[in-house]
Amino acid sequence: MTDPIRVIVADDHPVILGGLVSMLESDPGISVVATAADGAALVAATRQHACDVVVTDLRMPGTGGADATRQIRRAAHPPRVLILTTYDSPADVMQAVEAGASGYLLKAAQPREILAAVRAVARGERAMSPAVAQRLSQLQDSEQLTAREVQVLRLMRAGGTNASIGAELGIGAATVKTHVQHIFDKLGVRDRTSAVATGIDLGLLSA
Amino acid sequence: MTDPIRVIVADDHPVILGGLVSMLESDPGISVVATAADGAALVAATRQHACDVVVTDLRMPGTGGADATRQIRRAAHPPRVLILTTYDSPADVMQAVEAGASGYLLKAAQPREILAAVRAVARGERAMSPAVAQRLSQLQDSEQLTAREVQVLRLMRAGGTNASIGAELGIGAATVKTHVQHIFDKLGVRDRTSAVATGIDLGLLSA
DNA sequence: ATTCCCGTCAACCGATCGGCTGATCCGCCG
DNA sequence: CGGCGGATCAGCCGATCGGTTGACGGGAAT
Repeated sequence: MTDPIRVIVADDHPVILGGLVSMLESDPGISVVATAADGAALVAATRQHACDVVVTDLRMPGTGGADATRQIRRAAHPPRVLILTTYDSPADVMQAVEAGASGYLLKAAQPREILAAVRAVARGERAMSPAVAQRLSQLQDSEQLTAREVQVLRLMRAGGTNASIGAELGIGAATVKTHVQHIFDKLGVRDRTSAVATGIDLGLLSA
Repeated sequence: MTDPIRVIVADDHPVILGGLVSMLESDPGISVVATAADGAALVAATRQHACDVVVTDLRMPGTGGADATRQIRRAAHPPRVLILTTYDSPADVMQAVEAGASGYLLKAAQPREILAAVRAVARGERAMSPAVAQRLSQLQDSEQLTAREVQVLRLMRAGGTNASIGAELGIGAATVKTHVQHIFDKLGVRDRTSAVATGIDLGLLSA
């Protein structure tokens, strides 16, 4: 029998944090060494407590899970990070993976799936639920929008015309039209209304 | 000291269900008599166990929390229902209140808020977090859409033109234009793109 | 150094939208 | 019975969109 896996847990919902801790503690091979209610507290906790795995929510007040992951992974011997969240919008998943997360699970997962994932990432493996992987592929199919295009898409959601969007961004209406066309191509739609709808669906606009 | 408040808890996420139960049980004035993982099991549980308060999520596989609430409230001496969910879309809240819920809290709430709410609804009072009440007023401001208008809004989200929407619904394009105008008036927007965006925001399209 | 992508702008044209006014029919409620 | 709201349809007009093609400059990559 080896030493237990040392885990730090972060979630801004006290109820969920409590449920997670007691669930993890019920496994004799896992030991929760600290908890946090937001990203900043999580980063601080990883500096004060040696641990193998961090289990964290993504959407938290102040510093989010993605930023926290980035900071944690910069350490000398960083722990693995397992994202455990409610949402599976492709943009969220992408952000987490780019930040250096080793796994991405949904809170709908069964306890034994979560425990298995914690052990897997502790071993250095990756853990991603099939549903999440599928959502991620959606985003990869529709190649990513550039920062400028996301800006335009945001203003489209607000109901701006090409001219008013141009005024807002300090560029010409013709340029906005070009961006809009590129957005259509990348999202596979033919009009601004469904562009905004799919943008929201992919999580490009909610964050 | 009176008898403890008998509570039945329902949530499809095992982690959250566990956290809720242990949190509620930590209060000596509250006793959890049963749990359920979906609406159907919840309704069955209320028939097998006498209880004062039901604490339930809204979005669950199969029978959702709103339908379950409706069925529970039809009983002779129905328990009060406290909705505890992640989402605060006005349409969700409205649905729950119409179904007969006595309270609506967000999972982000602090444990003592939740405990206070359980005690409040057990006494017959209503419990609604300020944030939720505010969101609800949003929906009341923008008067409700008719069933037909919601149909049209759904097809607008898919990117349909007035003509194609008319073909889909078996009505003329002119009629669709009228519906669209009414939707604009009710939602306070001037174009279909922001109509769809606010429709999604109000939860009129996600359900 | 050349290529590729991004962002910028231009002109043209048909299709569609958004705003307006007004009309008919039906069911419900008082 | 009369009124009210929902659903249906019509025509008109300017504004805007969506599609297309082409162009220029800058930065990053190879």
